[in-house]
Amino acid sequence: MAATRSTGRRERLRAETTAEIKRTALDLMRSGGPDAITLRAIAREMGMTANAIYGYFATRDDLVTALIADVYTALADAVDAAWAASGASGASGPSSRVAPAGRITAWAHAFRGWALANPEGFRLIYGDPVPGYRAPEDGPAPDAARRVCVGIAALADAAWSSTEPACRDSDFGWDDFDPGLLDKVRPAFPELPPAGVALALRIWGHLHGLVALEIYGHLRAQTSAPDKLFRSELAQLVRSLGLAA
Amino acid sequence: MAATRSTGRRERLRAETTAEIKRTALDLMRSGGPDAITLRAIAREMGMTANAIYGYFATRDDLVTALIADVYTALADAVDAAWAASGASGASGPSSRVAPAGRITAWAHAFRGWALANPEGFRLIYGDPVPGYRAPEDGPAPDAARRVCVGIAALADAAWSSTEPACRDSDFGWDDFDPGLLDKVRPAFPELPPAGVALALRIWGHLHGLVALEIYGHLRAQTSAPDKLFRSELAQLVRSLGLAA
DNA sequence: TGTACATCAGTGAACGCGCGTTCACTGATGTAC
DNA sequence: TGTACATCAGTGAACGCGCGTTCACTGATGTAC
Repeated sequence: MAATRSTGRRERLRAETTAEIKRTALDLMRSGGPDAITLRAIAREMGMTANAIYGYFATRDDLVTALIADVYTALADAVDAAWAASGASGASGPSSRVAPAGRITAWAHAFRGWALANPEGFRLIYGDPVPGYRAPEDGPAPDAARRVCVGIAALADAAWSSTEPACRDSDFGWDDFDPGLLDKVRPAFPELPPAGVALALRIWGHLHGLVALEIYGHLRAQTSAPDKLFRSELAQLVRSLGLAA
Repeated sequence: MAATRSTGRRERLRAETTAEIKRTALDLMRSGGPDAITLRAIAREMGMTANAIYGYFATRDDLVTALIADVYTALADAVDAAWAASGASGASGPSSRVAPAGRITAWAHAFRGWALANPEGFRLIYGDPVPGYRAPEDGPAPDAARRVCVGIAALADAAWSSTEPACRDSDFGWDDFDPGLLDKVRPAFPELPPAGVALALRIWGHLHGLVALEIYGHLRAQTSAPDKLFRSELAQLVRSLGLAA
């Protein structure tokens, strides 16, 4: 008992320190940009020596990889939760019966909300890479990336049958998509045709673009009400798909 | 005569070296990201010593500022040229009679084309800043920024009277915009109401977002035909504004 | 319960590196008489 | 046209800095008998 409890404590302390290192790294990035993530700066901030971090991460790149995985997972959790909640509140039946406009809106607001609350995380995932960082071969967060990807496809899938006809014909074929994308999307939504996947990409492009603009401060220079703009864009998107709000 | 010609040569050499420094800096950024812009790397590439550059730029930040100004101007030139050409080819009368859908399409393709041809320039202007770079107080390229801004407003202004009614009512008021933005837009288009400026922002958000996604490689992982996606998005945008293509 | 040993988080000094920037200089190019 | 001087692009050595990473170590915490 005592032995296990003691071991547990060591492990707990270790986990806490690991978490603090990551938190400090993100804090530094928030105030100083991606190039502020240095082992020495993190250690300085935590009152340690730089090489103490080597007890937790073999290398600086390993730390960045862990950071990206964490952040990506948090994003996936946020948007998945919004999807689930929009399904629950809409109707009690299966998800395909829930009003797709509401799902898109909920997902979009969750995405934007997460990005605004974690701008450094957004930059870490979608912006310029950390200087000198080399991602491991299979990418740092394959599962979270898959979840976000499938989440967007789910929006398109839910909306597909209700969209107005003009949205449904596109010149996209299966071979216009990345095989990796199809590996993620097709098993989850076997009924969705190429034009449906193209629709997912359009929704994604729309939302990501708008949020990126805001996170990088290019909207702040132009409007003091970016949330109005976002709502307005979103309404137009839903409307252009022919979905009732 | 001989004297002036000689002086001219010195000046020409100087201008050429200045241009080569900038070109080399952009080349480095293209291959190594924003953090590859270092005086030593540029000098190395040019076969000079690093401090030779101090003969041309007082400081590294001055160089970056000049770089941004150049690049921004090139972008402004590209989209302004597309605007002018779309006006000339559309009809022979005043620009307000030219089909606005064509103008938006032309502008958008010019913007995307420039960005794809100069991805490092796009990142320099719209992406994460160069590590450690501090922009001068009034921004590095006020005039070019103004031109791009007015260009987008011109698209909205040209489209305004033809848009479908739903586009014309928005909850934006004059006080929702940045004063700097209004200073640029209002003198050029005194007739454009707040909802028209909001429309300009929507168009801008749409196009910028899509192009940023492509430049940063987030589209490449999903489709092998990003130009199809762009065309399709553009068609939907024009359609959602109620403009005939 | 007490003692001997193993584990392991963190230290402190050092390495080699690339950076921006300064300094005193050299040598070629252009200028004035 | 020839000579004395000014200009000025570029050199080479040096500065102080922060970085990632390595090394041999210390001292506290946990383990086994």
